[in-house]
Amino acid sequence: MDFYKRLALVGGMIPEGKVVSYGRLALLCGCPHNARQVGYALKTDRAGSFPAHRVVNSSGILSGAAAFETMDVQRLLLEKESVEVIDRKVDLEKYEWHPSLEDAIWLREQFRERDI
DNA sequence: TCAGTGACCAGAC
DNA sequence: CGTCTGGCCACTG
Repeated sequence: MDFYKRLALVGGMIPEGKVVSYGRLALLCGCPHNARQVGYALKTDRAGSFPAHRVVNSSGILSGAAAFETMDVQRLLLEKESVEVIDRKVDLEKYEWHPSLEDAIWLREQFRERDI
């Protein structure tokens, strides 16, 4: 299974009220150095439907830029899920998603498949 | 084939 | 806090 399909799969299991960093997503997809490709994938909509507002950088800072229609959309979406956004940033200690062992095992099985 | 480009990252100031 | 650097790598023209 290629990187973007993996990404779609992993993104689909980010729970409400949690966030992940680009780098961690890449890691969870089995491609530790592909953090930039995660951003690229979201920008170009290669990962299918994806809760892009739950993705922040490794410092917890919201992507800003032209990520969403207006600068505040990501913050509003997160706050709607009860994620505190303080000064354009979230507390990763509090809100970063760490997949359960079962999740990790399930993902590994899915990755083994050639197609989906 | 090749240089330029990122919704990134870690580390150094 | 902020800015810069080198590293990273798929994609694009």
